[in-house]
Amino acid sequence: MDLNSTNINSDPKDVIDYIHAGSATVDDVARRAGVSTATVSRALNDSPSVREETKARVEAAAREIGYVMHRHARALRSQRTNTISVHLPIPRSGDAETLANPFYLEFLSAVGSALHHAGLDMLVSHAATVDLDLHRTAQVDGYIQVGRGRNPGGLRELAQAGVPLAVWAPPDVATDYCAVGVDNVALAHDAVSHLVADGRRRIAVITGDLDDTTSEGYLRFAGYRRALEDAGLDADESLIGDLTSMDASGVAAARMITQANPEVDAVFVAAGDSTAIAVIRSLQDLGRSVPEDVAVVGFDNIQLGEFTHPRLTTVDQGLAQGVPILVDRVIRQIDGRPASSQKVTGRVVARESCGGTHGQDT
Amino acid sequence: MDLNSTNINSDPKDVIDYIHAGSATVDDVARRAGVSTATVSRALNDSPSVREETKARVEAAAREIGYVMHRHARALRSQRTNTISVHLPIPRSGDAETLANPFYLEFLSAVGSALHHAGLDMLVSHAATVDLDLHRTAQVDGYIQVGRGRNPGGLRELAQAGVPLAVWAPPDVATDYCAVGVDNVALAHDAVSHLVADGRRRIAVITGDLDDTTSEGYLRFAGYRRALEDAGLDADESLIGDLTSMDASGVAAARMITQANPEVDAVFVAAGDSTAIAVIRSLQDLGRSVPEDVAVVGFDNIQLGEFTHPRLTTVDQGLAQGVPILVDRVIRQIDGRPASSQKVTGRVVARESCGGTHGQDT
DNA sequence: GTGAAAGCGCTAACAC
DNA sequence: GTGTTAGCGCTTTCAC
Repeated sequence: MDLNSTNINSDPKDVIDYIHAGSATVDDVARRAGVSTATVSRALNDSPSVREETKARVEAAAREIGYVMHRHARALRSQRTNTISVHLPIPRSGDAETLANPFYLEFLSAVGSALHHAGLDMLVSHAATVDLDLHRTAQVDGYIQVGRGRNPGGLRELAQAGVPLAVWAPPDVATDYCAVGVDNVALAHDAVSHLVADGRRRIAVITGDLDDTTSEGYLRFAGYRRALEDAGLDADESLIGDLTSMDASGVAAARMITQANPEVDAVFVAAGDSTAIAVIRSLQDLGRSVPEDVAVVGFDNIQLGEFTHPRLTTVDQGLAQGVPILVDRVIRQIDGRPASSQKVTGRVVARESCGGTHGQDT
Repeated sequence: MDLNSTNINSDPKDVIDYIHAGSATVDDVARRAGVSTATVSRALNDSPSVREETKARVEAAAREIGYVMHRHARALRSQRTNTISVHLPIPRSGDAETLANPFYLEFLSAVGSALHHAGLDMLVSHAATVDLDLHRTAQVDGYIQVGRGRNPGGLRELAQAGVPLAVWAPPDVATDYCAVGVDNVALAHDAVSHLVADGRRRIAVITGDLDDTTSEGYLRFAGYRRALEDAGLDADESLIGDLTSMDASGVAAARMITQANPEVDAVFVAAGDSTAIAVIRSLQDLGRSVPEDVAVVGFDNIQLGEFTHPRLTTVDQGLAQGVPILVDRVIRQIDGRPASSQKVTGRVVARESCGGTHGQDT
């Protein structure tokens, strides 16, 4: 037998491939599978124009040498990054910008999970809102934003420019970009009606920014007002607490209730559970008991609300149902398919902080 | 005048550049600044080997046509992605994996801010821990992980392989990778000693996994035990509640205290504030008042702890101080500079849930 | 159904 | 101090 013959079974190149596992390229896979790089690319991207048998061979080769795609090379070439940028409303108090509201964690967690499920990476942006300027520098496939933010015009522009984007917001307000979320007006109405049914007559509201009439804060406020009207109650100006002019500790809010309006017997904290919990505590500090003297209802249904004293009555936004839809909508847009807005079903979760339960409960 | 003459003042190319603003490339900048692409690259990366005047000209040109670097092209060429992957311990209960602990949001927020400050993007990974396998597919510049996780060996491997990595964990336990964090043993010791100083004698502990002797849970447990020893108190087996075998609602924990060990007068919830709050509520439900009957101390100092009833005594991990250090350490490693571990100063924040305050307070 | 070859936008040698 | 050139790893015409 010829000593110079090549031993086909243990090609030294194979060994090298193994050693460099992880930095293998399409070329390596191509060589091993005995096809061209083009075929490798097609096979790995599950192109229909490659024979099943070839596909299998390529996949085997890739697996054997531990090939993993270079995201950036692909992004450069195909203009697809497989990354979604997520934007949360970051409160900016001076330099110390913190995300304190646990709702965002639960949201982020749900989005991350859904994106991962779809094979997408999640980039958490420092920017609270998306706009065209940001888009030019971001280089991601699409965006998810919580709330319309202070510049809904930017969202409209983006959508018109064909940028894949889905916003966690009530879909009924603006139809010119894809929105997924609960009907804030209706849910706020439900929450306040719940208080009314409980016998509360003097109901205050703590809300976020009311400037923008399409903001969650405003919508919830609208629901609050309508509920009062429906019940034939007074919608007194002095009962409206704007969080933007108050501290996050709830002290100012509680003072507004106990001092300026001592007859208040309920508060709808549209600003969210975090604030609601702080308000409850401040009310207690001022000698009011919850729910006996003052009932409190929050918004968001954060997990900790179930463990406060009293347990927090709140409004669930249906993240479990809504977030997968939200993610689906971005993906559809990336694929160039139509992506309609979608209303998500929320519900009032009645717990101790508002006294009785009316069967709407958790 | 020759009608065919070119109007130099409004070069059509300029117009095109403006229209395509955002998709301008180094070539466009180079052309406009009258230099080569190499010079553009150098100028934009602030290379010292380019004259200030040229640099200024390039920068001006870039600004004028709205040039923005293509991250993926750069990543492909320079093997630098400008992205850090962040890993949080995601509890996996079946399919519904959620991140419920607000501490992680506060952590994430701080990291995001620090990374942004350094011009880096934050990728939030679905994976709870980093390892070599993950690294092969991740293609990011570096990693930040919260806690050692279940596989510290993986961290060691990574560090040995030269992968930039910084872990939020006590630095004293393992020195073979970069760790930044508080001294869990000492802080737990402080917290429990605080209870002892308060006159508590029968102190239970609720902890996470105790299997791994380098886990935060174990270290805090060790601090607990040592504090009891120092105080000459019993470290009774029956006072140890392992959260891995209990529900997150705190019911089981509270039952352990009230039923199996009714003489317990304090609980150190090493598992964290989230759990501590749930435990408090469960204790109250079982007829115990906090802190009168049972004092409770948590860990992490989440913001909501200040607003519960009673306000939560806890241990602050010094995120504000520590996280920037953590981020600095990853960056150092990316730059090939040495990155030592660093101990962060935490402190007991004494509030109502443990009764008296001893001046260590917030 | 598969291959050859041309780049995506950038940076890093290497010249000068 | 600046320009020329090659090529990072991939996808995608265009041939066949």
